[in-house]
Amino acid sequence: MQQTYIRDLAAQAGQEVELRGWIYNFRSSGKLKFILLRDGTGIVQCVLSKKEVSDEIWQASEDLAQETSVVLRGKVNADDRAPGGFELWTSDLRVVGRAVDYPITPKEHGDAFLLDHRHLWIRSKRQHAILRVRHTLVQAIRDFFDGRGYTLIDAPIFTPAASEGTTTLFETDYFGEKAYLSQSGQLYMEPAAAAFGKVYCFGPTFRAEKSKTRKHLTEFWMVEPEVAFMELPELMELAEDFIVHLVTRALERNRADLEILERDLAKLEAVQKPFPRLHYNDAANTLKAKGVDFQYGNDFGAPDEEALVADYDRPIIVHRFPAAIKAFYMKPDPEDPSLSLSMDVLAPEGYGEIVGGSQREDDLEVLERKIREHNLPMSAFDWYVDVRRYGTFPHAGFGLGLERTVSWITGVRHVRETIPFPRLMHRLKP
RNA sequence: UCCUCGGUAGCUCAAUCGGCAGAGCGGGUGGCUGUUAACCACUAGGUUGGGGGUUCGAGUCCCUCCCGGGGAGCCA
Repeated sequence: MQQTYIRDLAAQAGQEVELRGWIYNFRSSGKLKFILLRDGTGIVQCVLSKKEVSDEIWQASEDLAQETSVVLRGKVNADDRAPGGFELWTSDLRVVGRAVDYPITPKEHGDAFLLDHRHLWIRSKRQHAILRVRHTLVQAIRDFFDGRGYTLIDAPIFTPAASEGTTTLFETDYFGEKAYLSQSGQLYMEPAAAAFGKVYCFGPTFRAEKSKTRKHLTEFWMVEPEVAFMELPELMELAEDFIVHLVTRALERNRADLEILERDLAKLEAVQKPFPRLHYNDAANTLKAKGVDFQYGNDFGAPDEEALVADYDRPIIVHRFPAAIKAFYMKPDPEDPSLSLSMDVLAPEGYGEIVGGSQREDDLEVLERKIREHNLPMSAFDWYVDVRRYGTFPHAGFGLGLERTVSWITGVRHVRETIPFPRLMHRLKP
């Protein structure tokens, strides 16, 4: 008999079906048993009556425990008493694999315990909902750029040098040579933009920072578009359209998951164009006016971000950060060379920076001077500066962090729940 | 790296002033034909993170090490 998935059960009312899955929970009242079956597409209640099945089957059902895998057959029945409105009136039950002492019980658990059991934790309802939203967003990211004529040009993971020189890199041995795990694909996107015009890369990136916060992972996914002949104002529009697209898609496809997560959907529905744009100088003044202890010229810390975002119901774009605190490849603002043509998008509700981007320095001499000023080895960047040597052009791009975006859209406070197997400072397993 | 909180049964936690180490869940046994994190009864389950010290007596106080959570810096 063909397997039916729980997701499709409503259309099968009155039919005989076969379900295959795992016991999510079960209750027994003597000669009547209620099994909650999970198959990855949903959860359904299956009823088992001693009167209506053979002794053999009844005996087999005595063996059930949480997460035992089973094949069940029976008739799909509409019943208001069943969660979801449908249940399976079980006629046949076969245990495929027993589960003894499944560690994650229907009661509460601590963070450390759950992270140690991440491989099992992803079976539970809440984690399942989060990871389904992540799946939707990954697809939406690709659809957005593919639909606008971008070419996917994936960047390498093994890289010979730091792209920014600021953050800490994971070092590995590469046949006797030092190699570093990529912390950004951006330097590779610039040559790619010269080749294809509109490009993006989307993959894992690695930061060896010893950060222990709910916004940090040592391995996370980032999508990085780069566009030839694009300047800062259009870049901000691109980021805005992109984010609206992501939120809209999640609302379209994952309403049920967002409800499981108790996300306030009104807050997501408010995410519409245009996003407020704040010049760095104005943002600094706003902080001063709010009495936040902030030094002009610095980057925003978490409390600064929260104070800035508090006045708005949608993401905000802060642009033209001081050049001194930004990467060497960012182009200075012609109106004030102490500032850079950079921008960050800050998510509402305190979820922090989800996008960082800039217009790139496109003048060969200026770029070479900046590499020297940052004490970076010119030899490592010869290929990179070739973009300016052979037909230079204005261009811009940004990076969006997938996990922070999932965290914001799902309303999950900690990014470690937004990636299937998080890599954290003190956690490499499972 | 710094600040801060914590480590007691498989899990989540409690244990008064330093005075017999306990509960719920999970496990086991039995009961229950409409349960919704079902319920009821019984039951097994402990080197209180490791080491050292104070004390008649330490889960509790002191020292030290280990492990983890939250946060900061930095960043997506």
